[in-house]
Amino acid sequence: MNPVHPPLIPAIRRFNRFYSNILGFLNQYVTNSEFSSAEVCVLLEIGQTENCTSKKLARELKMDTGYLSRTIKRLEKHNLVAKKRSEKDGRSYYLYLTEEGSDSLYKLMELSDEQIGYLTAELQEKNKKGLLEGMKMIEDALADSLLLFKKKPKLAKQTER
Amino acid sequence: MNPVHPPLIPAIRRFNRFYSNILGFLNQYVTNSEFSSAEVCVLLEIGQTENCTSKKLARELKMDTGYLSRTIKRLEKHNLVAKKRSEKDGRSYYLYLTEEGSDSLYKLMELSDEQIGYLTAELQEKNKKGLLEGMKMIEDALADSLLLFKKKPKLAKQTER
DNA sequence: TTATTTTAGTTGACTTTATCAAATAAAGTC
DNA sequence: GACTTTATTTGATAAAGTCAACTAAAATAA
Repeated sequence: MNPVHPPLIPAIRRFNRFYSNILGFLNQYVTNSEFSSAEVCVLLEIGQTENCTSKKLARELKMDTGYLSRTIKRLEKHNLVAKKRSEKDGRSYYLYLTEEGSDSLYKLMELSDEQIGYLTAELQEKNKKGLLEGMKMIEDALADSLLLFKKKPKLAKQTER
Repeated sequence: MNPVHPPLIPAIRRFNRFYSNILGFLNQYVTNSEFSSAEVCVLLEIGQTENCTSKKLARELKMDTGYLSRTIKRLEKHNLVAKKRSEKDGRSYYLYLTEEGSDSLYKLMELSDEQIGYLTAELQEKNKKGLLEGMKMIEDALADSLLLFKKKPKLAKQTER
């Protein structure tokens, strides 16, 4: 009793190729910016995380803590991020955006919007609607699966060559 | 006369975050393999390109020719790819998969399928259907935009810090 | 024809990005 | 108070990617 609808796997493969291109285009705002993509991720995440610490960032962004530490240090050096030692726990530091960091992030988001604008400007109303609906359908369909594998342990790197 | 439907930009942002996670999960087959992602891209592209040359690869994958050259060399060393000098044009070489390369690619695709399987195994029929439909809607909506920016010249890297 | 320019691919030198293990120092536990 | 765990940093290195110079073949023009 295999499904009747067209084979899912090739369709997903196809969509992945397609949407990776879209993402590549939309992320040009990062490439065109003065920041590395690690820096943008960190900036974004600090911007939207309450009582943000290095630990939280590492978990959320799945980033190596060493690499993260250096990335933060670079952002600090440019006065975009500052840290304040926790009073309850002297091992950890709260990270926040400085005024300047906030501005930079805001400008980045404007560029991102602009990029999305390029993508969608010429769309007819019916395509905009289709896009919205399509995104919603995918999110609804996969929401549970996403949760599932987020909980699963990460697979280990296998063979060495 | 701004659109009536919910704001497109935040919805796209949201979906991008969501689907990047999905892609991250689905691409674990690469991370878990013995190949670098550049190697996988090249292997895949050679596998599906007629009369494949380095030039074609570089254009299609937007890869630096130097990096590409070394990537191919590595694949050659492992007997996955071979080249044959063109008779009409001694500057270029046709690239093809060896038996072994073909096998490796096949195995990679099996792993990729498996990964997609993990994602979709638990989906109810109605969600599978929704997923398919959603993908189709997005592709239809954005097909033209994608063509458009694929033709546009690539933006240059801007300021130095 | 041969001199000049363009094209395909390679190589060397280098930068950026990322990983991993050891070190540091504060907290928590027995 | 000794031992362990936890948060973060640092050093050493590896992997990924970029760029310009180079080689050799083709195409073009004098």
